[in-house]
Amino acid sequence: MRIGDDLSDRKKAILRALIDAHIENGEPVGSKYLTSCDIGCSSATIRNEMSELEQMGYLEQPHTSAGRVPSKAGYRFYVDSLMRAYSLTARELETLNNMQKARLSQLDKMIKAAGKLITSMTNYPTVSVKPKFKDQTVNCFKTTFVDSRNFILSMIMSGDVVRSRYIHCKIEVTEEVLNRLCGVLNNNIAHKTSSEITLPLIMKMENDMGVDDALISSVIKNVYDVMSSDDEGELKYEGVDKLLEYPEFSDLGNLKDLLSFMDKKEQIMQLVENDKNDNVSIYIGGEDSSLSANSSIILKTFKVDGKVVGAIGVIGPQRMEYPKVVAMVEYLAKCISSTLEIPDVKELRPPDSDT
Amino acid sequence: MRIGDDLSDRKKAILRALIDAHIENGEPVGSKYLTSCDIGCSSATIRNEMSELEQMGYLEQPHTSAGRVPSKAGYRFYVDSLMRAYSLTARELETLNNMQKARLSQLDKMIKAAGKLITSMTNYPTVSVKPKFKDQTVNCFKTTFVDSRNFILSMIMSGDVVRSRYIHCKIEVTEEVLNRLCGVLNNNIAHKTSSEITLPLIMKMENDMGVDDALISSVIKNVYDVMSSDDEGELKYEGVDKLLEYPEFSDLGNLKDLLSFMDKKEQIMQLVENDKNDNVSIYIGGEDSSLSANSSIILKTFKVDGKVVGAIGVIGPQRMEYPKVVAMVEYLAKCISSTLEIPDVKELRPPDSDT
DNA sequence: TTTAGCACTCGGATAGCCTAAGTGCTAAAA
DNA sequence: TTTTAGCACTTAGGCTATCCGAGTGCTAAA
Repeated sequence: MRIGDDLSDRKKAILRALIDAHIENGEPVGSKYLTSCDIGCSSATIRNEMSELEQMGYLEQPHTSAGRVPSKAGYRFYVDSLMRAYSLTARELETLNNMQKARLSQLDKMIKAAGKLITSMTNYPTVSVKPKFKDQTVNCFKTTFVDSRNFILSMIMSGDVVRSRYIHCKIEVTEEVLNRLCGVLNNNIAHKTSSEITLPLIMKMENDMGVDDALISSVIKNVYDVMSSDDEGELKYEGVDKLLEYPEFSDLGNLKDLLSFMDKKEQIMQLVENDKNDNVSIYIGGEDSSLSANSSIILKTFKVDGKVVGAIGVIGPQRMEYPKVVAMVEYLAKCISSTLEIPDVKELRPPDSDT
Repeated sequence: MRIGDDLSDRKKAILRALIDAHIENGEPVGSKYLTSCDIGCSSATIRNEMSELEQMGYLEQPHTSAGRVPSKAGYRFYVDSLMRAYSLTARELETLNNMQKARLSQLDKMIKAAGKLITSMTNYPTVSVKPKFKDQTVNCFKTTFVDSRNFILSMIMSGDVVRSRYIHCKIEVTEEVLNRLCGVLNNNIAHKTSSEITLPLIMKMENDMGVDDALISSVIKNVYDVMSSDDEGELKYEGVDKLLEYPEFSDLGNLKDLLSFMDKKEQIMQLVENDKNDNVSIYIGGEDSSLSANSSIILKTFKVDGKVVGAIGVIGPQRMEYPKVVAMVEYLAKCISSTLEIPDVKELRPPDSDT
């Protein structure tokens, strides 16, 4: 049985109205207020229903004579089945469409731009992510002769991402030597993950290179560097200061919890990498482990060939304006995704840089 | 006359002791406490001196019957001439030396590692920066043939940083065509800044390429992209949550000020880029415009060929443990700089990535 | 010139009181 | 059987009054 299936329509209406109201003003909601919400019954009835909803775990009472507040389960049910889709206003759409300007540029810039935009439009902080690529392989090596002491090693990774290194040699090299080097690399370690590059393999390559075996070690170091560039991906926040505008974070404890969580970049990266959802995901703090209670994250990942290559998201108090935020994130994500799908001149960028 | 020259030795001693004490516990310091600080006179005398120091602008009084607190000018004089050098303990040195492990890796990783380290050792947030490169030029173009529809364009920038793009062509290309393309690019736009690449120049290049003129436009787009990659540099914070451990930031107004400042990345980038100081710089909030009052920044930049290529810094309350933080930043900066100076295989990374 | 003593000031903590909001329960009404 | 009205009860938060301590400035003596 799905969560919330045990609720009567009236209970659902009450729950929805209550959560909407709580999101609006952040304070516990009482039965009296709810009578003005088209439920169609008196405060006493609503009290009874609320009391039951509390027993069922959808509501909580901060203290005896306060109104009710949604519990994690309440929020969960709300975002899963209760909330009404928010339809963007013409004005909002226009703003969002300016985003298209960034279309010309690369994924990470678009993600960044999207983050800024959402922050300014929703007043919640955003997070933009480009996750680390694990177990990358080099599909093809290319060398380019510069002069007798220098050459460029270009590595074509999966997804036609190119990573290059400018390599300065201690010995003199010729184009012929470089071509041999290139062949050796392609024959031995193309399509291999870093853990498959073993010492015997390296020895074999040095052997293959003959007198120029000294090249291998300095090249291998660079290859390894590029492959295992676990470069944490990029994770950026925009508008963290907005958090302070929400009363739940004037409690320094709560604030610290959330900031600490945000500081643990690996955790968020994991969240992103494990997000198999094709739609917008909503994480509610305290529901599952890591995320700090009192806060929620709305996240949309971008995938290329089924692999997560980035994400944008919104971090805010648990009483976020889910419908609106979801609508915006969805819209921008669609814009970004569409540019990902039709690469003419390929422009995917690796998560980090080269030399 | 330099700031602080008008102070007697006793005044200096009092000022130093007062600031040390204030940094320690964050509360206004009274005359009575200072008698225990080896000043060698009674609280009454100290009171008189403090009164004068206040008139001179080095101290402030939050209210009539509180102790004194250093003013901006007080802090400025303190960090400039008063504070005692902090000598790192053996234990601290050991921890810092672990840093050397990162030596193998690249600048940005070292910077990041240094940030983490300082945060954990000082309990202040750190900021790590790689500024944007402005007005980059491509010193040399290289093309690498992949197949009849694809090639790699490698651009060697100043500092032997290589940036590559995997380019997919709409027309078929041969190695010969690519070589011509390469020549055209090198003849016309090597060593030029993006603003020097004018439309007539592009027309000329298209002309030079003859029948393959279609290549130019798609290549130019990539070149422009790389050159003007104003990619904001990377600016990352570590341990922002630590701020909350300092009482000055339990005032939400102060906290918001600082967080807003931290959010305005351009401002900090400017600070970094304009930092001509070869030593550690100390910025005291409220002293000069941008930085939020109540906070200070300690910053050390890294330069290559006189150009700022990165920085690490510490952000904290104005009553920071300057001597200790300065010592640590200085030490780590030295470690990082030393690896910057002896590049064997060149490994400088561009501020961002390639395709 | 320094010190001791003393009256004065003011912020912060504590306690007590009151109010408003909201609840649960019971009994009447539909 | 379900809904409503009424009422007693609970409790957080705001308000005021009060007290205490820390620290000052001033004056007079050393």
